[in-house]
Amino acid sequence: MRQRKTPRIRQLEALMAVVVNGSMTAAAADLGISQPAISRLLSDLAREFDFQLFDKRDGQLVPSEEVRLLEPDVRRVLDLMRQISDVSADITKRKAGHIRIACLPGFATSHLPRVVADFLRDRPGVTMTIEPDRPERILEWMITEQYDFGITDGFFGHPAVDRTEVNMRTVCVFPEGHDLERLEVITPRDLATQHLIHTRKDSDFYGQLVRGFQNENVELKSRIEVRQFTAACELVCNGVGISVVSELDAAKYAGQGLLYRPFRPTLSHALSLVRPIHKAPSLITLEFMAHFKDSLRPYLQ
Amino acid sequence: MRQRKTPRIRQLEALMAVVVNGSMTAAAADLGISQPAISRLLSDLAREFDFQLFDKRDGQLVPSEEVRLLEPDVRRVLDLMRQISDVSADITKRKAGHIRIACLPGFATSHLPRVVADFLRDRPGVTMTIEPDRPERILEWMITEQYDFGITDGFFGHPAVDRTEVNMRTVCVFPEGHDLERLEVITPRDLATQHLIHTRKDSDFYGQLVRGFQNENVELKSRIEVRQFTAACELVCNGVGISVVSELDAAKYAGQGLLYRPFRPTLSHALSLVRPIHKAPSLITLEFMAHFKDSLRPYLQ
DNA sequence: CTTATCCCATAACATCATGTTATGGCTGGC
DNA sequence: GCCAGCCATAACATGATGTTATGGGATAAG
Repeated sequence: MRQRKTPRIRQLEALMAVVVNGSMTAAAADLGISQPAISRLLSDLAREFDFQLFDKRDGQLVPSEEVRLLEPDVRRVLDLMRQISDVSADITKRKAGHIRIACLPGFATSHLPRVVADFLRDRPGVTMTIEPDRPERILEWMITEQYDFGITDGFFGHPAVDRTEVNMRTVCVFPEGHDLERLEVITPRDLATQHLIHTRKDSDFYGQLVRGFQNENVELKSRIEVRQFTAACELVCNGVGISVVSELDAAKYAGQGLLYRPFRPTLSHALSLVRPIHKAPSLITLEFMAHFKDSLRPYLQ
Repeated sequence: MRQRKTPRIRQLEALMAVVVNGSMTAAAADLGISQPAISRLLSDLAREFDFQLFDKRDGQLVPSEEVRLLEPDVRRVLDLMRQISDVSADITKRKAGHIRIACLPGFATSHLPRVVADFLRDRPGVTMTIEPDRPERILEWMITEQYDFGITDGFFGHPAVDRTEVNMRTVCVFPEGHDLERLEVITPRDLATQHLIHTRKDSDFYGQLVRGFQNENVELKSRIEVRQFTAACELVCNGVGISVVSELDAAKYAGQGLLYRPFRPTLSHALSLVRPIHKAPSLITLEFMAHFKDSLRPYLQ
């Protein structure tokens, strides 16, 4: 048996227009085409369906039983077609899509939420997945292409990962009311008597910090080792000690019992913005990445 | 702003074929068309959507983020189109539709269920509404076109109602073991001493019965007046009396404590098969009406 | 009864959508 | 470097869908 032809969308549109308008002439005006066009679309459809589409009653065309039976499905198809075209338009206007982000835990709770909220405000069709984890996992997710975009640090490259490094400004943070408050700029010498809260001793950033102290012949009095700048800030707030952290994190805690000043020598904290290199990013992902980089601008070195 | 064009079904089919097959060449084979046809359908679609549809990975075409976002809707549309064409095919094969039937209460419980069951057996897409009520209501429903088909009696026509009259054979019914069992044919004279159960005294059928008795100078000993033949049969089964009813009803009760014989003179019980005259019947309604008339054939006068 | 009006159907034609075949370019594996 | 496989493009045929012109049938008014 020969392939059964499915009706054409245009025929279904004409059908519904006549159902709604009760006459072919009105339906034609409704669709903005000529009356003979409707007439033929429907006579073709009736021939393909092989049953009558309308009955004539007092000069009105009323849908036949058969058409009434098909009507719900036809409406659904036309609705869905409109929806597809709406969503596709939203996609090109960067207002629809899904973005999967992997980031350091510190970002998930401090900077990122504000950036995301701002980004989503006028993009109602966009959805996101945000997954905070350790740098090694973030790297893995990029390689396996399970996420679209990653925010990490202490990362030195991988052939399957595209990386943009941004150097963040760092500052010295101390509790409100502390003596350091009177200084404009803080140097290792100013911290000679202070207990320091710092990142892991095997981290690049700690290495820079130590060298800065050594150059001025100041001993670095280590007190607490943490993994995240946000944790350091929390401890500083609670008066446990002093720390040097990214200004991004410091700014978040400023006014919550913590103050900060520039630190010299300049230490660079490198943040890596990564994504799978072999996977073409969606338009909306590209746009979010640009948006995110913009959000870092005030804190760049 | 110019009218946004909805994509064409063919483009969506091509899109899904490539998503499924991972290559345009395979998709073309799948759809039974040439590779350049697919190629152009998709390049057109990509231009209309204004974003990339596929990424190339190890020689495979994998759907872009954007396509993945649209995929569920596209699948639904294609499914619905297939369903519309399936249902329309079922309609022409008289295997889909809805029929609203109004009938006398007696029919709803005795003859009709078997006919309907038989009719629906190999028409899985067909649904029915069966509404039993008094003849006046059935007439009203036909006039207001709320039902497609009606089964009634004692009806003499109305300009808005198309009517086919069928004359049903009538028989005399009596309990098993009754003396009448020995007769081949029963006449009023045989019923001279019997109490009769009969329809309402203002009914045409009762009038015929009375005339039959008068012609043979036999007194008709009325015992119970009922509205329906089925009620008469029930009473006869319970030994309350004798009755003359349509063979259609008698046959239903035969073997349930009731027997029947032909009655002379012949009385005609007219059944009216009606439908709204101004409303074009659906194909499936026409087919059911034919089926129903067939079912009456064994009991026609 | 005749006429005017309205609505639909048909015909003839233009244009776009969708198929074909022919062909050439790119890429990865040998 | 060459071949095989796959996609893109060109040139063309045909079907789908629009147009205008026109005619026929029903209905209401004269």
